[in-house]
This record gives sequence, structure tokens and C-alpha cells, in this order.
Amino acid sequence: MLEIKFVRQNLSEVEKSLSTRGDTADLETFKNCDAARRKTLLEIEDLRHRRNVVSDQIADMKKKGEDAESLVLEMREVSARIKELDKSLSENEEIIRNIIMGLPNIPHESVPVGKNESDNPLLKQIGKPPEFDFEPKPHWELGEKLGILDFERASKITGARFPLYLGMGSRLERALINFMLDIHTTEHGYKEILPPFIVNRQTMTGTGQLPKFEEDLFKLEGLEYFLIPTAEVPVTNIHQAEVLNEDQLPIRYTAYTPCFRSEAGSYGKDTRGLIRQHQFNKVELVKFSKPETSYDELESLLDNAEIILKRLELPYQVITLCTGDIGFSAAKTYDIEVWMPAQGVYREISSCSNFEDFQARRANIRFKRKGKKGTELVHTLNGSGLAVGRTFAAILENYQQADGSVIIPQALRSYMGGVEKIS
RNA sequence: GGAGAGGUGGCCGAGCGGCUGAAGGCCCUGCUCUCGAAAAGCAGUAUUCUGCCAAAAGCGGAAUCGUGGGUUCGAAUCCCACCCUCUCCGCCA
Repeated sequence: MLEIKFVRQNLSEVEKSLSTRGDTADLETFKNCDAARRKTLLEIEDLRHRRNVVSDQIADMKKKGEDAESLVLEMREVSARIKELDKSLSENEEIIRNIIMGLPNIPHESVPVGKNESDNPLLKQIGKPPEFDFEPKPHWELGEKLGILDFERASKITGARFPLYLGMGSRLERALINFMLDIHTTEHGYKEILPPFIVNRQTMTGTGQLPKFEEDLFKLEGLEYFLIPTAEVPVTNIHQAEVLNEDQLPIRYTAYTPCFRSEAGSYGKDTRGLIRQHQFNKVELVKFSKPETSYDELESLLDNAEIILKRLELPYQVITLCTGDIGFSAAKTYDIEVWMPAQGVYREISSCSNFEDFQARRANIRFKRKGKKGTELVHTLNGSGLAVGRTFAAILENYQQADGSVIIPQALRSYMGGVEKIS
């Protein structure tokens, strides 16, 4: 969420930034309601001030045994008037809140302006796509033939877009999770977290999924609880409504969780395979930093995620999301895309973002500088490190052999009990 | 699910209609003392909104004692509802 004062004082800048995102908002209503709110507030505070002063008088008079009846009667009316004004105030505040909560973050100045994903500039390409002397198969075919993935039975159990891993498939998924967590905790200084997979409405609002994107979430029936769409949500909210000490920062957390997404509006897209599922596994990286270092932290976060692909020797590229493609809460985002030979394209496998103080303001996460008065909002960041299901798919496709078997990447073998190949 | 206890500032904890934005303590910051440190002493130290101001500083006002309502001239304090935590019982991986 943006600061109300900032929006008020920079209406045209906010409007401009909205349009580079291809988004709009009713800033006219905001302007009117905000002005009305402040006018009402002034009046209310005036009345309340009067009431406070007179109430003291009444107390004094009563103590002295004097008759305060006329003042009491007068204040009765003042209180009634305050109540009236309060109502119109909270109505205005509700409207303002709705508009403010629906405003996306303002992209950082380094974010390229663009309309959509085709305008995302390429930052770098690492590794060479493997060359096959046969037609590379898609991972769902390989997986089903090897008996390590079974989409048909999964749909029997639940429905479309749910994964069922079996045997060495389950083992590979678990190996990847451990591999990623181990690197981030022992080499990159992240603390491992295992959070709840179900969160409440406030938590979802804190990171920006609510109120705008409720349809993307799975909600528990009859409860104000939601399945998490990413570990970002519970992990960022660990410090919800807290004041951190300057010397605690930066805080780095990593967490494995399953992720649940309704994928509303993506019917017909990536219907086959592990790319787009209602449930998938992900290892997430989350950081809390001081404002002045958050962009350095974003670069190192990207590094930390890239390392996984480098160790697995998977070819990938990194792009910078342009203003038209960047997410609602983010000020800047890098996407890491892994090479998928069967489709001959790079597919997103990680998204690394700096949210600056956008989430911190919603979730009320602040810090105190040593020797300084007051508090400041922290900057929050997160990135996938990595999406496990998509990594699984990438390994199958990039390491496939002519006979349909799959070689296990060197770095992963110790996590696979020494297995070198799935066949 | 049943019974009870409780939710107060960065932390601990008092208060149970007006003198309480909140005692006392801790933490932290500055100063005194010291060669320095510790100890001790003194002082300071919540947040949000808002008015004056171009802005900052400053000064003024309002709000905030789990959340939302209510009673009252006046609520941390009384009433109602809800949320959360803890203890005991039951059930259970």
C-alpha cells in the first residue's frame, strides 16, 4: 500500500505510474473523499477538544458540589453531533481505504517501461541448451513412462492440475527441496522456517494478495482462512505489527511449503505437465532489510536463486519485468527462466522482487534506528529459490536420454542416495 | 467440545469511571563521575492521524490500554459481542 499522504501530494505521479502498468484507479473519488475526510476530521477534533475541556470543568464543579447540569446537557448534544460526524467520517475512510488498498506499488525508476511480457528486457543468459540427436520429449511424457508421475490418477483423487509423484519421482522432488534448503541455510545465511500453510485474512492482506486477488486463492469453507499461494505470505507476516531493531536487519528466511493457487483465468494454459498446477512445492527466500540496502539485497537474492540452477547445470536466462508485467506489490522484479527443451522456450522458475515498503506498510513491519527517534518501515523482498515442480520438469527434459531415461544432475546425487539415473 | 484465567507502551508490570498517554521496573540514548569500563546519579525515551508551515524543525489538537459496538458530560476502568493466549478435563496424529 502506498502512503496516503504520498498519494495526496503526488496524484499525477501516481496516475502516471498506474498507466505505465496499464492499470487505472478512481483517483478523483480519492481526492474528493480525502478532502471531505479531513474537513470532517477537523470539525470532530474541535468538538472533541471542547468536550474534553468541559468534561474536566464538570468534574471540578461536581467535586466542589456545584450544579453542572447545563454543561452536561450541552455536552450531551456535542456528543451526539460527534457521533453523527463519526459516521460520515468512517464512511469516507472506508472508500479511501478501498481505493488505496487497490493501488499497486510504484515501479522503481530502473524498471523499464513496457506494455506486457514481450517488453521484458533480457538481462543475461547462462548455460547452453543441450543438443539432442533425437526429438526431446516433454516432461509429462517422460515422467509417465518412467512411472514417476501420474496425472491421470491424480485427477481421480482430486481433479485436474494436481500432481502425483511416485517412487523415484517423489524421491527426486524431496531431494530437490533438501538440496535447495541446504544451500540457502548453510551457504547463503538464511534461517529455515516451516510456517503454517493456512493463513487468515489479515495476513493475506499484509502481503497484498487481498483484497484484490481473492479469486486466485483457495478459501476454507465457512472460515476466514486461506491456503497459502506461496510461502511469502506466512513468512513475511512473521513480523507483522512488530518493531525490529536496526541491528537485526537484514533478516533472511527460507521456507519450503506447498503452494495452492486456484489459477482462475488460466484455463487452457499449460494444461499438461507440472508447469501450472493447483498445488506445487516451492522453496522461498524472504528478506527484511533497511531501505538503503534493499536493492543490494535484491541482487544477492537473485544470485542466491541462480546458484541452484548453476549447481544443477540447467540453462537459464534472467529478465527484468517491465512496468506492464510487474506484479501488484512489487517495485522491481527479476524473473529467472529455465530452458525447457521440449517446448523450446525458457519458462519462469523464479521471481525475485523488492517490494520496498509496500508490504511493510500493509503488514505494519517497522524498525528502529539506534539513537534515533521514531520508527521506519522496513523493506521486504522475496524470491523463489526455486519452484520445485518446475525444476523437476526442467531436469527431466534437459537430462533426458534417447531411451527415455533421465540422468540425475551430479550435484543432486548425494540427495538421491547415490542414484545416477532414473530408468 | 466443556470449565476457568487472562489480553495494558520495545519488554515486564500497576491501575479497575474524571487528577492516567498511562505508576514502577527493564532496555535504549545522552550527560555526570572514571585513565577507561563497570557501578551509581541525573535527564530523555510510544505510535498514528491532523492544524499552522512550501517543507523540515517547532508549536497546537485528536485518537490509541486485543477488536467492534453500547452506557456516560467523561471509559484502560462499567455492559454486550467477537478474536486470541494460557491452565484443567475430554477427544486425537
